[in-house]
Amino acid sequence: MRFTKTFIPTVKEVPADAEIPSHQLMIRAGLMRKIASGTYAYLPAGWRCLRKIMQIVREEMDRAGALEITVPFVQPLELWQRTGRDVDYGETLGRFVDRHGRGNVLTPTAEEVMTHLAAGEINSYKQLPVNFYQINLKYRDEFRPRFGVLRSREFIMKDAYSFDADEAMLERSYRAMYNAYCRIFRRCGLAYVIVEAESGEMGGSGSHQFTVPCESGEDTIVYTEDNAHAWNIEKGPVDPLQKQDAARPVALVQEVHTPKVGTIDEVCGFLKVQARELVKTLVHSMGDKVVLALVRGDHELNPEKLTQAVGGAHIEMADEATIVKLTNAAVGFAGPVGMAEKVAMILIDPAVAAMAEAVTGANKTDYHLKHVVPGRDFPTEADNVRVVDIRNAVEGDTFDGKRLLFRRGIEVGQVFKLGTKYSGKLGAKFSDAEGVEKACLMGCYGIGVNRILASAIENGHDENGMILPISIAPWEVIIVPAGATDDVRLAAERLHAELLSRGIDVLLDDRDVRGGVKFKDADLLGIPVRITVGQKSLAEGQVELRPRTASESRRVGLEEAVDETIAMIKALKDMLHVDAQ
RNA sequence: CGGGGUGUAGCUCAGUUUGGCAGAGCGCCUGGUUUGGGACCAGGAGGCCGUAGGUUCGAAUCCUAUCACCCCGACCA
Repeated sequence: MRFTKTFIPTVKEVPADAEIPSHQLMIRAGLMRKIASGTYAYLPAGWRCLRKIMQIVREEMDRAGALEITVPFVQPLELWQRTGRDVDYGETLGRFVDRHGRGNVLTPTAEEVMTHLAAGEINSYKQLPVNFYQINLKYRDEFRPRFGVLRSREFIMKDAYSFDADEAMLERSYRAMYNAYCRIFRRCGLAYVIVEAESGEMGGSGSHQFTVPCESGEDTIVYTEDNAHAWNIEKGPVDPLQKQDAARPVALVQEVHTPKVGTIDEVCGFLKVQARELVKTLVHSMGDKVVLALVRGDHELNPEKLTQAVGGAHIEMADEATIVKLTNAAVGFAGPVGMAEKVAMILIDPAVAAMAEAVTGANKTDYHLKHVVPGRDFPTEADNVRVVDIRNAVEGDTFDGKRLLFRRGIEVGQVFKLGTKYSGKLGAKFSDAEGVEKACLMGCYGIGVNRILASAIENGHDENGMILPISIAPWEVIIVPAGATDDVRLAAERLHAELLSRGIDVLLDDRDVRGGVKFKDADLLGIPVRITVGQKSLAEGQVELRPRTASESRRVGLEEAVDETIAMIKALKDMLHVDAQ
């Protein structure tokens, strides 16, 4: 490929609306341009990167026995209503009504359609297992797209759905995907971490996330100090805190006047106490039922753990009217005392149960209670009261006695066991060997194609530009003729032609610009190998070879240049090699 | 959706406080000199100052509304 025949509009200035390195560099290197918030046009170089990633994904999915198909981007709303996910997804689900008045959704994921498809086609255990996948566009109406393609409204996702007859078969399908993902991310050159994840409302029984550690990531990974275990913060367990012994007998509950003091910070300031001495009473709605969640003032509720604690039901923060009706007080003054009879359920975090005494809301506007003792002043155990881990791990927590550490990461893939959540609702059933009809056991497996590129750049760049793994770089080699003589031009042309004929993905920078411009763009584009054809070295029958990661180039004879280049490419590829297994 | 910010040339931004000819750098076009790390000289093109309304002799600048984009927060296969 010739630079003058393709289209790579690089820019010197850092775009004003790009904050993180991958976003800035993808614009600067001419990989893509923004069209609207969270939507991007990919230009030739960027699209080449994505195509290479998709090809790796495709090869490994095929190798694992999954079958590539494609299902509609526009899907009937009715299917989503049947699983209830039109409600669960809420505003994030893009929808439109067509001219016939039919409801449609822009697919953010395809469990419904894939399961619906399987329901019509799969009848017998003899057809199982089967795993369908597709690589195509997804849409989510994100409340806040950001970080370039890390959180965009449109993105390319590989999504796969397995259908199995029993647990053992599902486990095999799951393992096959898990292994395929390891191979895919390794081949893409990503330093990934596998974390145990929460499957939340997906209704699963097992899930792993493939995460690339990096500062710009939106997910938090928790891991033990010995690196033996890692979790998404949504799932990260914590050891229960030790029950605090009261220094002296705790006084009886005392009501204190706290005018207009509704938030944790305000209460701390007003009563001169630490946040850790407070209990937050978070009122939730689960359908038409009210559920209280109690966490310590300095802790954060973990919505995923809460969902698990209520058996996977849809649960959300209650609106103001519900809170006022329940507590007879303004928002900010809810407390657990006397609530057990008034709500469907109270879930108490172990850290709260361990408190010797606490400050809580008084269920009375402008009043709080001091000296509230869990177990004495409100029950910690009853038919509808339970102590259960519902908070995020924080600095200082341990698991299994080991200190927990935290880092941020980008989720590039996730594998779920779904069980029968969708197959049950959408009728994906089969007859087993005994003629008994059963719902298929399902798994689903996603990979964010754009995120692979972005996370590779986040962890692969320097002050000059991107440093891409050779498997996903737009080209493997760039030839830079430095010098305006015919000799230089002809030597570069010859190298270009020879490398092409040897099947190498090569870009010849044939632009009529100064050498400096070409060097800058070659670095910016992150092409792994650069051949410089210069006047002086050429006069000595040599060209220069330099990997993007090296600061110095190496001279090689013109005649050996092609073989040396191919050897360098092979060495770079070998670093990403996975065994044939 | 709440809080904050920004909309002026293709890009990055001055100019807005205190109303008075539309600006700079980069990029682009032409010619020349250059040619190994984003060259130089000369000339040139390019803007309904986000949009709509208002105030005023006069509005990029003041007022009102509206839209877009960015950041922080609440959310998320």
